[in-house]
Amino acid sequence: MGKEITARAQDYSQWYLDLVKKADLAENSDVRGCMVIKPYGFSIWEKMQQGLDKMFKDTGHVNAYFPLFVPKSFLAKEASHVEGFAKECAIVTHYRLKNAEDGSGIMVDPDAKLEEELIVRPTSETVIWNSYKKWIQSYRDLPLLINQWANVVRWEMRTRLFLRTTEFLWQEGHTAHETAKEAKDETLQMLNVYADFAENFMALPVYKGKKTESEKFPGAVDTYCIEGIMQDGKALQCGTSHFLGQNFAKAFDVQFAGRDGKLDHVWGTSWGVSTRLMGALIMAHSDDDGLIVPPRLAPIHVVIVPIFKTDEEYEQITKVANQVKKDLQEKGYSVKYDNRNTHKPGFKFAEYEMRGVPVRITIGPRDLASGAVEVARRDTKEKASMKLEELVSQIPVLLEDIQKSIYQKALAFREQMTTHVDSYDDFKKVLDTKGGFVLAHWDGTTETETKIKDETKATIRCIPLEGSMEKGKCVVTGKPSEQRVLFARAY
RNA sequence: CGGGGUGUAGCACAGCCCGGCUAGUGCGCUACGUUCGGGACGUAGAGGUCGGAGGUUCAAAUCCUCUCACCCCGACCA
Repeated sequence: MGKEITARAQDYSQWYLDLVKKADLAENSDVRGCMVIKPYGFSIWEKMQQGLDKMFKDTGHVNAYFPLFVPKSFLAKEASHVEGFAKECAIVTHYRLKNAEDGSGIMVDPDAKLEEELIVRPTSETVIWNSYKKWIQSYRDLPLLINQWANVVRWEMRTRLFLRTTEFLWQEGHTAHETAKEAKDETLQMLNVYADFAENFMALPVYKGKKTESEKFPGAVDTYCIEGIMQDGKALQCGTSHFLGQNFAKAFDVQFAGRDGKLDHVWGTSWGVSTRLMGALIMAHSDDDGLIVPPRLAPIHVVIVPIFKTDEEYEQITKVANQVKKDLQEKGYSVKYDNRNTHKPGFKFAEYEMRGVPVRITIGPRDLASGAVEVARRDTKEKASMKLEELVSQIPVLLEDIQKSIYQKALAFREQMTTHVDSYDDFKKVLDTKGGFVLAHWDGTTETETKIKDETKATIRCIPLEGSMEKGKCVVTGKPSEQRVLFARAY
């Protein structure tokens, strides 16, 4: 009672909000535009961090931490960068409060005005390149491969939990290299890391591609991205990787002595994913009963629910449950035995389904008698009977199967929702009736891109790096096109 | 920044137009009992300066003025 969520078919965005709340992932804070990530939601984010962090380390990166505050003068050094972020910066102007003279509370002390205002970082390129200037003198100092886990602030007008909040959590990698090629390779390497993560951990197939001139990161030479599709047919950018050229090196005068003894500016990259991935995870897989979490990101892999009436039954069941729990934990799985006596089994079933726990084991008197238990999988809601002695060997197999099956379902959906079109009429028709990704030819101009965006609300999500590269004619102007590009209405 | 809306118990809301006894309902919460293989039920409780300030009135959640806050819809963004 009172736990149901709005059906997807009825109101997708309400479904999303209900789910975030009922699955206990996050809630709106009284601080405008900011969210409170609740323990269960945060534990999923931690699993994401762990997976990504290992992949960063495995590719030679190290973690560090740079300041939250960016002096205004830093931000101003790279022209297109400052222009891109100027409209959404939070600014610290004072450093002290005092009691109001009329007794009405506290006020900003006008005498404590900062000499130079500090910007709360919307991203850290400038602060980091300011350090790199001091750290890099020679080609021997390169490459510099650093990542940081941090919060950033972008003063958005409209926010949605996880998808767009004023403050969000992310990681940002910032690297410096000796040659353009090395930096470009790094950019693509990290793009591939993100794509692997999305597919193997999040079970979310993504398209990899390059952003158009108008969609790229302010300050970058090239921006690459991974794009996923949500169940309502809208696209979501899930990660970006930028080739910065020498833009920040020049802005911050970061030069190194090369092997030939000559000075040159270093080549940079930056790349990031954020708590927006939580939004992607939710919208890609979940259903009207709640969250569906792929096992590799699930904070709890298996929940055991006891069913009992008497104390004797409870004791017998608990003995078995604790053994199962111990055995599975020894194999590296996270298991919860929910022995609360304050909630009924049916309530617990619904609760763990809402939270997307991949596997539920139910143990009751009947099971003790038969030596088998009921095992239910969250993704398909199928139930099966499994012999007690087989649990330890079969649960891992089941979890692996769930991981794959969630991915396969998402992949099939994406394939079904990716449409090739060859005329502007079809383009509009597909967007209005079916949605999803549209692969169409485009003449490569910003004018055409803008026209399409104004008329259809669809944007070029990316110029795909893979897939058929056949030439054709722009669906709007008929001018020649080198390859199809990926359009969609997006979050 | 434009347009629309809402502030009443922890949450969701009714009451307001047409002022009048002790401000209600559902969920949640507490206690006890019966329940327990798909979101239990009964009984008894706790919980409110009706967003704030001022005004009209014998009397204001309700009418008037001001103010604050938040939410939703449009142009920008991970």
